[in-house]
Amino acid sequence: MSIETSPFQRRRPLSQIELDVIPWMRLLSADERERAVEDLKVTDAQAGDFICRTGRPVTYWFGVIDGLLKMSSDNAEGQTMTFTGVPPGGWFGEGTALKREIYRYNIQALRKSLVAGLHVDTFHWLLDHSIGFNRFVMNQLNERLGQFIAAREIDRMPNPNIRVARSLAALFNPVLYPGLGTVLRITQQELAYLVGLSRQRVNEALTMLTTQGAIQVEYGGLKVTNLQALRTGLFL
DNA sequence: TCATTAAATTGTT
DNA sequence: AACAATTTAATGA
Repeated sequence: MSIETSPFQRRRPLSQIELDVIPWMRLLSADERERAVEDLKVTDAQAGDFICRTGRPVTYWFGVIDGLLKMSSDNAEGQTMTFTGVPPGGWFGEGTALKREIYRYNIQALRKSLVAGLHVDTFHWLLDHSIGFNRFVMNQLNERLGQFIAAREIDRMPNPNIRVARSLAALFNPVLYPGLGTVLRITQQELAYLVGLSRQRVNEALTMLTTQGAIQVEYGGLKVTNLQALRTGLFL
């Protein structure tokens, strides 16, 4: 089922648990929250599904309730560059939603995910009424800018271990993805797609990061024990 | 609820 | 890219 052809046709209210994943919800007043919840829609995305594509007009501001998405962009040479992954609690598209432009990147589900959408009109209404929401979006834009710059740097890193470490550190950005604890559900295959390396190489890097005490690998996920080490990459 | 089976994920070559 | 070992999810009694 493609999302772009029938966006959010299956509409249902979000459960309280799902609402708790949305970081900006607590910043709203009662009436603002009511309006937001009223408009929020969720949809399932299968692995490989595109949530939005470059060039499409913006209709929704998206957030991840559950699962994992990949944010990528196609450059002039036709190569695909992955900017970052989007874990639960992450929201994106605010830049284009603000200006009501077209999407500048692709968002693809790495695995079966639950994606929430807020219509641009409601997005703008919240901007006009809630200071807390404005602060959230501003923060979001600022952090995203930093992430894009970091993504370019990561892309030029010759050392695979450092690339994996930095990419992981980006995923654990506490500003963009609050609520995300120290554990992240991500398979080594998904991480490989994200970083642009083979799964074997990612596995090797993870093993190395484990011996450095930066992470602990689990079945179907990993736990970060030293985020600072991942960021700085002072190992090796 | 438990035991069995299938599927997914990991670690290694 | 392929393999076996391990973990989780699904199934059905």
